[in-house]
Amino acid sequence: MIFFKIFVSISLKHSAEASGESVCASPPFSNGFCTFTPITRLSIESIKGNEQLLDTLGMEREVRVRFAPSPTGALHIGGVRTALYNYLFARKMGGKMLLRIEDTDQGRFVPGAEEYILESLNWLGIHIDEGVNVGGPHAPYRQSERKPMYMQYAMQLVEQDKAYYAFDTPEELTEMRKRLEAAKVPNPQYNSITRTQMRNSLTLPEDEVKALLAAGEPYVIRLKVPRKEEVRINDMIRGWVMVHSSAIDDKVLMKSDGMPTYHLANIVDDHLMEITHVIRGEEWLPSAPLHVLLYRFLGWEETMPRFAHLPLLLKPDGNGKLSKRDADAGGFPIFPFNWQGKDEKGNPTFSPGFREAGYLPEALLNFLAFLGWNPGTAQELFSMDELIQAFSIERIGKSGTKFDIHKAKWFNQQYLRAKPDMELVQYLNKALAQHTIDCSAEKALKVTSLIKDRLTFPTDMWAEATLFFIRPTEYDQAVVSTKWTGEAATVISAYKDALSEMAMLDAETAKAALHTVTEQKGVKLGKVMPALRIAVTGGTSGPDLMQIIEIIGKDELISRIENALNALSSNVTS
RNA sequence: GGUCCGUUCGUCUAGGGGUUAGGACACGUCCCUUUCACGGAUGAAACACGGGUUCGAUUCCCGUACGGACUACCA
Repeated sequence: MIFFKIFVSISLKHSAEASGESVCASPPFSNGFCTFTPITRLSIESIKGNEQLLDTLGMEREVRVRFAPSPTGALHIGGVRTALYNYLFARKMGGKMLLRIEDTDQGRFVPGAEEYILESLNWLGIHIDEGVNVGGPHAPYRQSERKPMYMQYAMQLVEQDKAYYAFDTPEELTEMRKRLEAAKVPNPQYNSITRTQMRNSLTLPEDEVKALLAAGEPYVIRLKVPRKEEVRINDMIRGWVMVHSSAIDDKVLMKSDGMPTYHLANIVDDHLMEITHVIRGEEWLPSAPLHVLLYRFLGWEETMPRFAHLPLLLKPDGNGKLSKRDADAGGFPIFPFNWQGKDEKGNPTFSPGFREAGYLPEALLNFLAFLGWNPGTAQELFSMDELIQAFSIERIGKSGTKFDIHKAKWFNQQYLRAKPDMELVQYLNKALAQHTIDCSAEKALKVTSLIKDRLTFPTDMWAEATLFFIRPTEYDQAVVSTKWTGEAATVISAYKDALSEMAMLDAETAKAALHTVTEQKGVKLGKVMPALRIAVTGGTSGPDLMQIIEIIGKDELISRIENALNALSSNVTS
């Protein structure tokens, strides 16, 4: 129990500021100070089961996290969420957020993708402390520009017999896989067994290897994964995950084009950039043990970052990872803003974005934060600052999350409505300008406050406001046929006459006048109101009719009534 | 197929050995509004299954089922 209290006090100190205090793995714990004990394999073993303590040890260093996308196209919404969680964690812990571009696959590089990523993060208010756009002590932050750095680490592994050269051609590799499949080998892969039958520096005589290298024969460098070893990783979200090394294949570390693969580049860069926490998608969990092995072989296990593998974003219905296809089918965006891409055949494609669809960045952010995380309280609306305050990796869920656009819309509506009228009116002014309609600032503001509760997107504004600015030319037939009675027409006609004699017309006087007319004619108000709404707006829904009348004014009202009387005279039902 | 991960209302989730299993979105009904929307109230709606441990399991353990990810010289 004492143990836990100690942990709590330490973690509070650390979240408040970088206290500079060190923490050791074992009691006695004297007056809040002791020297840092490096985490060795042995100490990890002895600590196993006590994640809290490991967390404490991890806090020795300033928290540094990174978002490391590949510039292969528009930034997927799942990637945005990963970036968000990294950012929230960094800010919460008073640490740094880095942006690294993982462009080691030249074949999949897409021009403009990096700019897209940058603009997306910028739009959402996810600020980078170090990275391609802002620079920093570990520049460059683009892996293609770091190319010369990786080979030495691969060579270090080769020299220490942790990795080896492989000269197999793609054809030889497929043949090997076919052979293994035919032989019904349960786990066909390039591994500790099969490597003995392939063309590599483990099977070939040393002279021949040297000759091949000297001749410039293409080769890759593969990791020499141990045959029998239990590799374990303590994931911050999933706890201990153990994988037997026989399930891991001899992954390619350096490709024949001289570029590192993700696995090598990632570990080298995370180490060099002093990353303390790797927060990434669950699709990386299967290769996490491989990464642990790499840290160990490179001699970096003591400063290995902590891992947190995020649950995946799933299709709204059915099963599987959320894809662009699902978004298209569901009629919602999946990218932050519009993207002009190309399909496999090189034909131009268009993908709609949340921004253009009218989603507010703060609403999208709030929605995304709740996809897999929750604060454990009833509060749902969070500003970025509040998210930072409330965020913790412990409260991230384990299971995949279906993407429900309804909830995103709800968040948008909440944020839109919370905006002051003065700000919202800008959307209306824009629409008015587009339709070349002159309107006083006062009227625009009145209209805005009247319709703001009816909006989900700023683009709804014009649809809701049209009736204030454009006279109806068509009338909802379904309602006309039932509500536009001769009786109603008579009353409305009389109402028009009464109106023309009035000097002042506001919601109250308009209503009083209508009451007077209906009483004179002996007709109930309910018989007239629907018809009057049709005459004034052409439809059946909208804000309070008397408020509408006040805004459009007497002259416009009379014109509209006259138009309706003329247009609908032949439609009178009895 | 193999490895790993997961499973509470339709969806996002809270909770956790004894609860009327809570909230939000969506949906239904009612109220407000002589309309619609907003708002308010209310309803329907969930612990995947089978064993075990236990006085008691949705909660812990083991299986099964189902779902997902991974299984490239992609990341």
